[in-house]
Amino acid sequence: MSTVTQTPSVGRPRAFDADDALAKALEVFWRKGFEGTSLTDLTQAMGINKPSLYAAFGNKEQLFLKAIELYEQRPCAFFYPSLEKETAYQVVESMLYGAASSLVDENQPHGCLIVQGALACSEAGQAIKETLITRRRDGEQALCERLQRAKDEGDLPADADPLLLARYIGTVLQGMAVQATNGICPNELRKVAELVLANFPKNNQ
Amino acid sequence: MSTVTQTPSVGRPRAFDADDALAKALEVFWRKGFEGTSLTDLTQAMGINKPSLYAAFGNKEQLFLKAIELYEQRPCAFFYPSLEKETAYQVVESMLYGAASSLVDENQPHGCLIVQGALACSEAGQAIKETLITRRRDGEQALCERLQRAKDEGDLPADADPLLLARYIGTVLQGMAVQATNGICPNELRKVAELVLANFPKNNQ
DNA sequence: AATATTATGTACTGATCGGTAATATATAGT
DNA sequence: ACTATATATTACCGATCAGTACATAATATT
Repeated sequence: MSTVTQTPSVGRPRAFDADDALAKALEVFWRKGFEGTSLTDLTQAMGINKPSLYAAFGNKEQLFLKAIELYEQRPCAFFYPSLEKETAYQVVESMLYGAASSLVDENQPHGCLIVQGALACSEAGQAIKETLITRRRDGEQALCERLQRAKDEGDLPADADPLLLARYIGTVLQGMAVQATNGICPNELRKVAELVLANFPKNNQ
Repeated sequence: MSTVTQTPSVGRPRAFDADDALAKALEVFWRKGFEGTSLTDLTQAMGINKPSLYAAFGNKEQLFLKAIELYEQRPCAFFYPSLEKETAYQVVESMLYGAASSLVDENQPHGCLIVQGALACSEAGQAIKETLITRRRDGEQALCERLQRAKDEGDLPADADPLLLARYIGTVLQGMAVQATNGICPNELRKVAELVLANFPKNNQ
């Protein structure tokens, strides 16, 4: 499940761990964005040379796609797991606090790869840019559906607007990602999350 | 006041309008970001060739700095003029509605140059990236001071936290800028602004 | 008309970009 | 040992990057 490419039993064995290499590539893309990252940056961080990279991952664009896949499924990703919480409030709470800690975590690049990976770029990056836009929309869509379910279950007020709420929370999370690149300190970001949460409907009234 | 460079009376006169050319450069940087914009992009949009660009504006980085200066001072910029409103609520209302219309204005690139100009980039773009971070912080700082004044004047509740409120509104505005690049439609963005505004303290209680 | 000054257009620079051809090397199966 | 297969290393590709040298052209001054 975690292997990036299946290693055949025949031929010279690969001298590097493809998952480790992908994790290194993710970190560079995260810091520098798709277009700001060069193949030299990648091969140096991954500890391999270009032909190995191309054999294992296709090209720069496909490597980036695999990196965002890893990004969204890595253990400390907070967005989608938050959807599993019991109540709408807890879902949003988990997302906001997850963002407040993850986006400024000192053990990883600040900010969000999905936001800063390719926000504005040249023609060469348009496909990646649109992929990231889709990922952002997908996240909001998933949150919207979760909030709709909460509304159906009486967990949100009857006059709540799940689509609007999801867009609002999505907007706040994306804004928090920008704040993280601004270098905001963790407790300041946390306070923003608390303020947002204070205005979010908690009980079913 | 509007001239970019003073044209001397001696020598061959410039064959282009420097302010017009800067406006064109701004539009390209806005769409593609600092690093996503090439000199070819710039010279084509500006209708001049490279030596003219370098003579008039220095280099790509200095041209970008002049572009963000123009960006923040152009007639339809909404942030700083909003600070002049009478009450804290009106200030924030003007900012949110200004963002909701300006960020998705069809007559200009979507989103915000200060946010998407260089959110993540290579080493070569670090100076620009930090310049933009400073601009974002300056904006929040100015809003904070305006809200503090409002609090002092009794225009905001006595327990209001101007710094936190400014950071929150800044976060929302930056998130709205990302939403704009996502291609959100204007009335959807407007509804997000209305929701934020509905939770902002309106009267002095 | 001659000169000084500045702008223009063309052609170029070295460096870096993403990507690959060619070759050597390491394994599995026979 | 031999073959097939797949990887690693080196060196390279054309294209593009930001920036500039150089010669020409247009103006003001004298």
